Amino acid sequence: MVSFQKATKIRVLNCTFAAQIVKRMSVVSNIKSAASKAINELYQFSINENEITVNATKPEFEGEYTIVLFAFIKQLKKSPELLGQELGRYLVENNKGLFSGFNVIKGFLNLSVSPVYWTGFLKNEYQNTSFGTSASTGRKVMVEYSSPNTNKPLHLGHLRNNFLGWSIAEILEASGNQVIKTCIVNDRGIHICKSMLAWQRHGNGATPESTGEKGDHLVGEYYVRFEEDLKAEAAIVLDQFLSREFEHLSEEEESAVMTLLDAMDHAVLAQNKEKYNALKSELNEIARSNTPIMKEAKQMLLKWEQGDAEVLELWNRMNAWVYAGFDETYKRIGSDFDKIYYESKTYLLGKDIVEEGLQKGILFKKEDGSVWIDLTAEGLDQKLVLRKDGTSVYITQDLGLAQLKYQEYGINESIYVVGDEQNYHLKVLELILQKLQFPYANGITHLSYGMVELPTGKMKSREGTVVDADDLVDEMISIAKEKTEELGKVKDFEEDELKQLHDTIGLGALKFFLLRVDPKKRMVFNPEESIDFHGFTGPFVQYTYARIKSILRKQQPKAVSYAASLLPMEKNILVSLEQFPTIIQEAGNDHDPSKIAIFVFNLAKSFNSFYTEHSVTNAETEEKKELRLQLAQLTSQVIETSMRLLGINVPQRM
RNA sequence: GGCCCCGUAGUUCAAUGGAUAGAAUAGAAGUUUCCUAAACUUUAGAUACAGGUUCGAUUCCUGUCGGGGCUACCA
Repeated sequence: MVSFQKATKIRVLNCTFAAQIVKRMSVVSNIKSAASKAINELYQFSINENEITVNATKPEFEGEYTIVLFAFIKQLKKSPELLGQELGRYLVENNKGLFSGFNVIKGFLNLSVSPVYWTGFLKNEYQNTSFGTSASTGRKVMVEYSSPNTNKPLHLGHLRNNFLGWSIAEILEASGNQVIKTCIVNDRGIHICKSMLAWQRHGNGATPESTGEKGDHLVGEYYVRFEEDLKAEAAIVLDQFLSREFEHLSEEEESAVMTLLDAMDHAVLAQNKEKYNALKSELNEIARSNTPIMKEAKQMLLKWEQGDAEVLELWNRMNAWVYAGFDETYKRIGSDFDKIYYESKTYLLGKDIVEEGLQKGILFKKEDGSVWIDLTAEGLDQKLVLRKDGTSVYITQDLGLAQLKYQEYGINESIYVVGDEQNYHLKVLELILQKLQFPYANGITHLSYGMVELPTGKMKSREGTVVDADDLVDEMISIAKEKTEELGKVKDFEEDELKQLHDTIGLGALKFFLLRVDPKKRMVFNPEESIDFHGFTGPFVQYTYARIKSILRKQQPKAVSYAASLLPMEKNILVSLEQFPTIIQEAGNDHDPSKIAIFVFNLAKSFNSFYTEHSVTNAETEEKKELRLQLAQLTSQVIETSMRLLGINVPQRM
């Protein structure tokens, strides 16, 4: 129940909020509200504003926005043509400042927005450096992204994650949220023990200093080295299995191996090669976990958990190398965090939540003591949340961390930027928290993104087809350098200016490429084509910005008045610019930076077409010049803000 | 086997159930005494297939075919 006092408070809040909206309402909302009012007054028919479809008018027709009439013709018992005429006439007559004309084609009412409206908008906003962004709403959002493992360097997939996470955090902040950027560093576990073990075996005391190698790369090399050793040892064990020699196998495993071997014999007799290979790879998995090296790695993990001084010392040392490497990469690509969680400190969390779940009867204990949740009613399976020995699994820690985040920050929303291969896992996390009725459960959102693939298919570390993040960034920057030198437009730049420009362009190209696609979708990264600086790319937008800046260095708007008359190309740009605040809101709501990338590209394209055709500084009249200077200024501002929201810098010259 | 996602120009991507499905790139043809040609202009080219719902379907539903992911007492 909402108390009276609370209800009143909410109403007051709504009023002031509404007042702000009216003040800065978009053209589209204005049109919807005017249309709803008109239909009400013309036909005494009440229609909700958000039931009215307003689209951008197709370029071949007169007007900027179009009301789709089909939806109401039944209820209003009018032909589309008649309804369009009546509604159009009424709208134009009763909203003089908004509409200047209309036409009806089939069921579409095309509306021309008055030039005065557009120029009024421009005059209001061209000096507004925060145009598009919203005032704080007091809402708190946490964005978890990046979350690396400390056993190997970052690769292309991590880049998509980092760029997405950083960008969505910026976008949410621009749309009025208080944002906390975070990551969970997976700094413990079997993966890092593998690197440690291989280093002990083969490292000969190698360090980043002694080898001159970046720390994360050095550690990654030993991870690969471990895999090589493991593969060799697994082959031997597998051969033993195939000749039916089983040493050191538990009874359970031995019988599993026997069963597999029998099944394989059957597959051979049946000449079913596919089945045989599947069984063999299953057998190989058992072989892998029974290699001496794997056993040693598991032993090391146990020692780590027991706090063995020697293991901890090595663990600290190698992790420190990795962090130094990561810091360098993060600094370069512009990732940062307000709060870093370490798995080594949080991996024991969540057990009390499991206990609470048991008491509430949400979770249940099996005979062997393991704890589960039954999600079959939700279309999922039964899911383990605590091992029979009482130790945590992945989801246990995540339950604990989710709670910790809420306790520490009191967040309204908690976004996880995690690849779509973990959709199931995140769904389970959300469901468990919901079933436990934790107050933060509904604020859990998974920003699920698709894998980055190569033209040759999926990246596979075992096959060495992984694109390393540092290498890729290096390559992008060096191509930016080559291209810049080739064009020779900035020969007067100082060395550090040049370096900065190459970084701006190279990273701009890379970030834009990875952010211009809907995050949910898988994407293909073609190393050759992606390095294009033409067309739908970061450098294209940066170049437009640099050229506008070049104009503004010659002349600045002087705030003199001008008549409200617009060329089609001028109007196109204004129509785009006016949509910017709406685009930011949409990108924030949908957790989708690609909306910004598409928008800013289209804006840049409109401006390029415009100023190829019309001169700004040599405009036909002084009035035109002022209008165009203001237009140029606001366009450059919106490009700059858009690119900032994508994590991309813009150069004054290039 | 079960669950989930995806099939759009040669290629990489767009399109709150709305008009003749948009871009970019590759292809063809052009533009520079004029604010940066990393630009601009013109041109050709696509909804996997079969049904259904609808005034209207790339979008929603069903099936077929094709691709991917998840389905660990791993993280």
